[in-house]
Amino acid sequence: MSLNNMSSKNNLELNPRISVDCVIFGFDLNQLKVLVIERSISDSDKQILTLPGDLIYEAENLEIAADRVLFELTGLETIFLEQVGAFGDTDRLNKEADKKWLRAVREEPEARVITIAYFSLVNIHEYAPQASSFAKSAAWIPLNEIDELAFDHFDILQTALKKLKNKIRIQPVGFNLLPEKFTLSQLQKLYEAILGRELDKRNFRRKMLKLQLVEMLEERQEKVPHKPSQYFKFNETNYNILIENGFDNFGF
Amino acid sequence: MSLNNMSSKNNLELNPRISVDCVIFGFDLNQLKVLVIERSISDSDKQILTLPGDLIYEAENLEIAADRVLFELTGLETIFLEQVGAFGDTDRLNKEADKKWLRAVREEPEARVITIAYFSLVNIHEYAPQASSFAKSAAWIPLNEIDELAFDHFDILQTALKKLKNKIRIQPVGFNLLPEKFTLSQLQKLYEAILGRELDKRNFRRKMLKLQLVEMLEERQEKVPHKPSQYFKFNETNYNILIENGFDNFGF
DNA sequence: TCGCAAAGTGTAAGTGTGACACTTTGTAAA
DNA sequence: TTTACAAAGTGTCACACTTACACTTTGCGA
Repeated sequence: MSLNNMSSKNNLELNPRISVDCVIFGFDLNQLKVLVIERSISDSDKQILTLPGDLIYEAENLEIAADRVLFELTGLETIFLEQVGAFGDTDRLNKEADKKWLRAVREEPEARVITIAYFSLVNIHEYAPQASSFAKSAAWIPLNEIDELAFDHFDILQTALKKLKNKIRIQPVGFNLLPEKFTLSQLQKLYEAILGRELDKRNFRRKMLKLQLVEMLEERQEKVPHKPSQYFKFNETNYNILIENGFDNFGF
Repeated sequence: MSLNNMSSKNNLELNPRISVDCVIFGFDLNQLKVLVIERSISDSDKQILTLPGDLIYEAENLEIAADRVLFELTGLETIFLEQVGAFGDTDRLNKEADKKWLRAVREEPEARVITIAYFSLVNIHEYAPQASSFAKSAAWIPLNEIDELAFDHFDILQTALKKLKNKIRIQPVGFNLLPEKFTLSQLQKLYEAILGRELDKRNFRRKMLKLQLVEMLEERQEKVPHKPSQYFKFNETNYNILIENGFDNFGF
């Protein structure tokens, strides 16, 4: 098939199924978590874990499809969503369990599938599981407890995490993962979870306060068995000013 | 169609054509250039410009397909190649000229196409145009002279450029665009072209020399009507040492 | 030999980063 | 009510990096 020939149909040409898969990050109990689907293989007790996803509709834009998956699963709209990339290597179905499960749900394991992956950051406390049978088997699993996923989903997860790491150096996207009000310690734990390393408390606070991305609230913690922390909220106005000035280096 | 039903075929389900498109960057005469294909619309003198691309073969991995397009077009192998992402909005064919051209080559303009875009960095002087009729209509166009491309290719180009900008802050990928030996001024011009802003000569040289990413050669320019410049080459050993130490901030 | 045009060079001020340890404060248990 | 606890909160110093800035050098060609 020659390069300038985009018109002829022939048997070399790919005719795959196209899906979206979503890596949905949440943050809870100082841990970064991912929303995964537990699927049972009919003839055993084993479960396989997958990322939530679906085939894309005919008249649907890619990002809309990802939005839809997210909404149908979490009840959340207009959340942070960014493309991770396309995945679809021919060896994506090299695990026996995957094939077995596909056979069980009457899919052909041989079919080529290309998936467009997205990652999103959600406030885990606004998570409102939907009624679909799909959502019923969804679970928040701590990132560091996931060491295997079906198909190429583990690869997708790794890539999404890498993107998130890079992103947070350039844009303070982490606030999407936190509730409206939060403590600076929570924020720091979040950064530590994403970056995968510990940060110095004083240096971290200095940086955040200097940039004026957080604003101190009147409110403070209550009933904690230690000195209560001030609550803060994200200052979007200051964030937008920074962005307009081309600021894109948060020094992590 | 419910979210947990990935098995049923129905008329909502997408069955698109899948292609790869490549944004091939080169650097020449202190300008960042892109390799585009000039396609004639049969019934007029107008040309439309597209990114080089092709449909993906049935048994072919995505990246392999991009490699193939690159090789068939440029004769180059094992070059820097990275995925930009998947593009395939339903309105990608909103320009009349695009539809006209597709009709002329017997494509249905209504067909949904999803394309996986890659960008690569090539040494423009090793570019060896191949014999295909495709390659014959290829041309290196300076980036800043491109203000329209067919389909969603302009969007793809912009996104690729953004990725390149980010990448060069983290990894000194620019050397892929230069010949073996180059002057520090060339290197600086390259960085300026990618970043879209001017850099201070002394500061730039200091940074590059301090990191020891470049190594001075014996050779110098000849027959230039001014003080001849030293030639340098990329020091891959030192680069690998930096990477192993987790260094990923080149301060741009 | 003179002019040109780009190469090449150093410093000082300011800003951000990383490392480091003790005091404060509210709760809950004794 | 006193006390122990556990996390919150706070300042400084040394160092590295960044930015801004102007003149001299060198080879070629007219």
